[in-house]
Amino acid sequence: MIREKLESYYSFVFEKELLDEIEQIGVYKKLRENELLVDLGDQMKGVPLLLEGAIKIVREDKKGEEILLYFLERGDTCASSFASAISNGKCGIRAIAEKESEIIFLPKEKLDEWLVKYKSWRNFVIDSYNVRLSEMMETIDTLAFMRMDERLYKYLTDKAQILRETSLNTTHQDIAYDLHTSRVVVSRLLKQLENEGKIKLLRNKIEILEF
Amino acid sequence: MIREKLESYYSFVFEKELLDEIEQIGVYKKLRENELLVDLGDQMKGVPLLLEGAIKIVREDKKGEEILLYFLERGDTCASSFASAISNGKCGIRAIAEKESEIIFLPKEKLDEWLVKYKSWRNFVIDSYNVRLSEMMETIDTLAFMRMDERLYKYLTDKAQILRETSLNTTHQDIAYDLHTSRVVVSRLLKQLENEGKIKLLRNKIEILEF
DNA sequence: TAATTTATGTAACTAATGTTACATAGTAAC
DNA sequence: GTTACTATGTAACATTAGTTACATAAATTA
Repeated sequence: MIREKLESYYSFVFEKELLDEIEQIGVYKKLRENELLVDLGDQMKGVPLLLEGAIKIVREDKKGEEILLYFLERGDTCASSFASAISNGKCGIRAIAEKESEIIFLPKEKLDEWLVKYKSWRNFVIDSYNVRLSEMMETIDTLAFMRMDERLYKYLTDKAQILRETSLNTTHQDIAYDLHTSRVVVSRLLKQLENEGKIKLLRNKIEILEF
Repeated sequence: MIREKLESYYSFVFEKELLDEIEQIGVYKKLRENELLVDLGDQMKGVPLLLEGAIKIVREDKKGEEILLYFLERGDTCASSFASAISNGKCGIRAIAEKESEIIFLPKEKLDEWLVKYKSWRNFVIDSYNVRLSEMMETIDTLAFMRMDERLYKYLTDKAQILRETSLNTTHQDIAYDLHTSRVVVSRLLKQLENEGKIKLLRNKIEILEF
């Protein structure tokens, strides 16, 4: 079962020998919706490979204010964990399963060894860093160049795409946390989007009518 | 001369054999102040190692709006270049020498080879990515959690530290570009900082009185 | 030195975002 | 069913940031 999922998402990424090693050594774990995978300040003992589901990566500053950084999808790994695992440093982010997810946890001892042994692993690691860097760039673009109404609409459509659904089960307050604004502002702008015919508002639910 | 600088900043980072290779293969280049090192959409043929000086990394979106991401100092390399060089992709940033700087340019052919051959190179690359990720995090924190007056003061003190000077030769308009706001806003907030006794304003110059 | 360009200062106004306060409507708990 | 809680809607106001417009001063050029 695990081998199947590994094969289906990673067989074009990793060479066969590496897939074998991962299957042998990796620890499979299932995450419930909203389960905390990594918390702020955690010292990672390895990195998670995402087999299925979606993970939300959130940044939090000292004052406890938070903001959504990006989502991980299957095939992704958490570059911050990699950083933390390799350097024995703390992790500056929080990772929460956005829906039921499956991961394979790779122990940090192997991370460097594999860099030498497998070209596919080197590519994967470098690639993951690059993808993460560009996600961060996109987040920065969003923060620096977009107004809150645009950010909100982008948030809704992005999230719907990640979850592969056209309606989201969420509250205005939750959205406010992710965008680092207030519930009142979110309600106001959501209503505006509804009036523009882009979404439909229900209790605990938002239907997206236009992508 | 080059060997000296390489030794002085990188001898604890790279093993001797790698230093030898870098000296042999790397292309030394001197950058004038404000010289463009990397432009948006460039396809990098290698990565620069910064020996001396300071490089400003700027993000620009499609509409030509820009914002400062961070500065590189000696000992740093440009992770975005690495990304671009390895993957043959385009570079999403612009890099400009903030003052006269010296770099060694490493051709991309060697980048992967060295990952296999030298543990110190693997560490350096991973480390560079990690440092860049945390710089990006800091930029995100700044954008998401700070008001413009705080961002401005942080900008001034950060830049002074990077340049190792207590006064900056710059105009209000230049600052406005870096912070992605308008000149009038910058002038207003600078005046406020001056009234608080934190800085002193002169033509083309800002003295920082309080760090 | 006069003319022009560049940099700064500031007022007045607009727009965007954040805050406080309260009303109402579902939903869950008792 | 009554009560309590949670989510949403909205008005009124405060603050922050962005814009337009113009004045003045310093530096550069003719």
